[in-house]
Amino acid sequence: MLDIQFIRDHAELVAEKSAQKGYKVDILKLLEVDAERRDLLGQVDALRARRNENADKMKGVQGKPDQTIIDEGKQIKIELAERETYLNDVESKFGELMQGVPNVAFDDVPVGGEEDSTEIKQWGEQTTGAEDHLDFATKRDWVDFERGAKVAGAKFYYLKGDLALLENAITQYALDVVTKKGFTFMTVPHMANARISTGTGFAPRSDDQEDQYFIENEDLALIGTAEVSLTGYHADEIIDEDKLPLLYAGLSPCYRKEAGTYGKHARGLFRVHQFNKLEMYAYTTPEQSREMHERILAIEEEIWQNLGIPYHVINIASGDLGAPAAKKYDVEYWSSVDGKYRELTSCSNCTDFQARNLNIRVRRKDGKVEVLHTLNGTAVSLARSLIAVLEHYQTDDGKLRIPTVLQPFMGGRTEI
RNA sequence: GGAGAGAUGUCCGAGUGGUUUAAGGAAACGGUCUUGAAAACCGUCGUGCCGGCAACGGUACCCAGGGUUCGAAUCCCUGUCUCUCCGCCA
Repeated sequence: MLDIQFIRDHAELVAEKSAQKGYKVDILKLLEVDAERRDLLGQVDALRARRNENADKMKGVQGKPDQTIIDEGKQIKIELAERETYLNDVESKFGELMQGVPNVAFDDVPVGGEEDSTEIKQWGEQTTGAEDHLDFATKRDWVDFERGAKVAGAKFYYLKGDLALLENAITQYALDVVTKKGFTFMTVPHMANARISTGTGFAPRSDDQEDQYFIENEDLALIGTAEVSLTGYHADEIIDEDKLPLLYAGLSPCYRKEAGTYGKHARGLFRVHQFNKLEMYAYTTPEQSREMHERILAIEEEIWQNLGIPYHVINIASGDLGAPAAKKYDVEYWSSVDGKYRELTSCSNCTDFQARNLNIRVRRKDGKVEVLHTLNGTAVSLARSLIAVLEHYQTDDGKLRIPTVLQPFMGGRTEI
């Protein structure tokens, strides 16, 4: 969430920026509730001060206090209970309204919807004429969606044989790259509780636009990305400034219901309920985050260039950013089957939005404590990486060539 | 899953109803002393919220949420987590 002080000081800006993201936010209502909350807080504090005064009078005194103190205490207790109940209602209302305010997008984010995202870079050759990845892989018995459906339902699958080995090779390669860039490799919990999920920016259980799988009778959901586990990692912690930036790389399966997305491009491995992903994650000081965002993007580009996959980079428009991000880059690979770019990875600067939700702060050298910044970026999402390789490495004699950088992780084989 | 024990500040740790505004120690930071350092001594040393230009004042927080009481770190209930033992198990 945002800093309430920032909202008070920049009400119009927040209203405008929220609208540009497509969020309906009633800032006036929020400020009204905020004022009410502060007023009640003052009343409650005053009552508590009176109660404490009476308790102070008993210091060093044995036995029961005077009847007047008891009577006054009883009266304070009644008033306090009433005011506190009222305050609780107002606080939860306030919390709901705060929750509904998205992060403020940077000024260099294009305003508008999906079609307004701007291309900032192109790399590689826009080839055409490859065989569809699903047909290509199914013929070679590398993927089995039918049995996936039998066991778990539509959009679940088995990877088999050389393609499963190739997935492993891509993971190993990406791991090699990010660890050399200073990211600490981690495996993470595949489930997270509601506080961590919501704080990261994923809708709570009650929301009907649900993308999460929940565990019955537990306060747990399967993670949609390791970003959730990596954001929660430092929840409620204060990190010394000289330890930042902290760089982590989390490998995990990602579980997504993808409800309501069936109209979108969904063939084969492109949109599935479960896929593996290696996620980069950074905790930085507020002044480091913009540079770190560029750094994470550069690592993503390095991976795709070394894999020889043509791509472009887009600066995502405000309406497509989602609540937590202040700025987001997507890397889209060139599909030589569809003749267009398709989403492959993305990286976001969430500034202090997630960190404030989960109470993650930095202690400055001068002792001051403030909310830090978090960023995330995909190193590789495995299902989609496989599609990109399957489309770009088909040989004339029906084999799949192995990208050079992956060969060491495929036992030196050059094709499969 | 069953039984028992526990959870206090950056860390260790005292505290079973009212001189605790959380003792004491360690670490850290500043200073005195010293050629420099160590030691010693002195001082500073949690977080949030509200008010204030500020100094500062008020308030809350001793795992979390309820309860008892004029008054709760302390008593009661529930939950979470940790440890020990038992069971099960890759």
